[in-house]
Amino acid sequence: MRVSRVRAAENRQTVIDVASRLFREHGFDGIGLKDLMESAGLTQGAFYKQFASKQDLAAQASGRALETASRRWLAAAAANPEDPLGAVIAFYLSPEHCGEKMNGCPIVALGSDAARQGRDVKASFEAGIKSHLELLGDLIGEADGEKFNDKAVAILSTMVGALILSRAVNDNQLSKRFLQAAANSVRTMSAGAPMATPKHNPAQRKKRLS
Amino acid sequence: MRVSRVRAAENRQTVIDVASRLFREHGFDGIGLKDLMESAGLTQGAFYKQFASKQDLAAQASGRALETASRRWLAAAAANPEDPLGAVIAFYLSPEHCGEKMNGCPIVALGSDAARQGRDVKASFEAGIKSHLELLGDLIGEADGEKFNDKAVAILSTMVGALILSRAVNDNQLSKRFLQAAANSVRTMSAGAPMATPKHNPAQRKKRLS
DNA sequence: ATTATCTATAGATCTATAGATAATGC
DNA sequence: ATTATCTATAGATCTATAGATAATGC
Repeated sequence: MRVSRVRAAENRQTVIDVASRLFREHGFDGIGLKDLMESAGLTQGAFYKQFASKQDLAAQASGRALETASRRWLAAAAANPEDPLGAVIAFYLSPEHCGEKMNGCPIVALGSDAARQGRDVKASFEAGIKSHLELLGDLIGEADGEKFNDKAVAILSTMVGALILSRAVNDNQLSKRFLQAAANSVRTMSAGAPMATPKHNPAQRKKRLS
Repeated sequence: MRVSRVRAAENRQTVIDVASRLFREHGFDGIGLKDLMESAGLTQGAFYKQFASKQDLAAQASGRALETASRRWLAAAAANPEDPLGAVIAFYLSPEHCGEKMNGCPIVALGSDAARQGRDVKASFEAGIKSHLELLGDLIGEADGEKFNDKAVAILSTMVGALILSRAVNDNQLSKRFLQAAANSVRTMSAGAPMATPKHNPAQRKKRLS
């Protein structure tokens, strides 16, 4: 029954890969260790020689998912040097990505769940999110004084929010509306002047409420 | 043991209220019927006279949470007629809202989970999201040809995404960064010219990748 | 007579652990 | 000898149902 050290390490990677997809599909609480291990071709009993706890696997699977996602952004950008940001927008804010929870962006699939997890899962998300922000900052190519570009921070928020909203509704037309409006908005943001950072809110047109 | 029809109806509302908060705190899969019912002052056995299933309660609790959220947006806007959108931004993109999962925006707390639920839960989200979009459209006060204002759709995406991201990381400074960058971006969006809606992506500055 | 709630329980599933097994690694 | 995986199981929890109870509603 015992396998070689190399094979055990491969098994471990398989479990992490499988979990990174199944957690995205069902949520951290929506799938059990039995199903996770069997999807990786093992039995539940082998779990605790490889991982300290389900939380531990959740953190590692989150890390893996976010690394994969960062690589996908980079690949999309590199594949279209004419318009790298446009390429990222095109794949990220597409109906295909909206329909593909299991292999899609883990921030979208598990963002709400991550807020309820422990520090280790959040640490994985944080590292992946920072990596996304750095890549986006490069694509925009504007440096402001801060560590991360303010526009990149806003753009990531828009893209993540749009995909989450597009998945939370039944109405397919509304779903696409989120993707399209976000794509237009992100293009406008990236092309426009540096964002103002007013200390106080600018005066706003007064408006009667329904 | 039997209570009056009126009291039973009140109990039912209490369960929905309690569930709308506890689901936001723990996720749909993160809390059981026993804890939900006991938090409402009843026992688990009373559940199925009131609701068809846990899914049923999830849909009703989602509806309740989103209605409460819409009312909160409206109240914030109405309380500051000088700058209604600014008031919504101020409460929504605040560290306090970021820290208050249980009573905060249900799209943020349960958006990722909603994507995994059935049509009934998504229908509740859809109705609430449309209500948010209508209110935002009023605040922006620009009509385009579509049913929902394109800017409103992008702004809601940005606000929801920023709050989800701000809750998914440990780094408190990064967390606030999302809130601030989104606030600035939303103000810029709402003040700026109508968004372009190009059929093809505009040429983008060519950029070397790391 | 009806019924909202209670206690109790069925049957499934969950995380985690224990001990057996058989192949690796020394 | 060590150990990765297996089978088996403990103990808790989950959703849902069944039957008892006691107060309402007619």
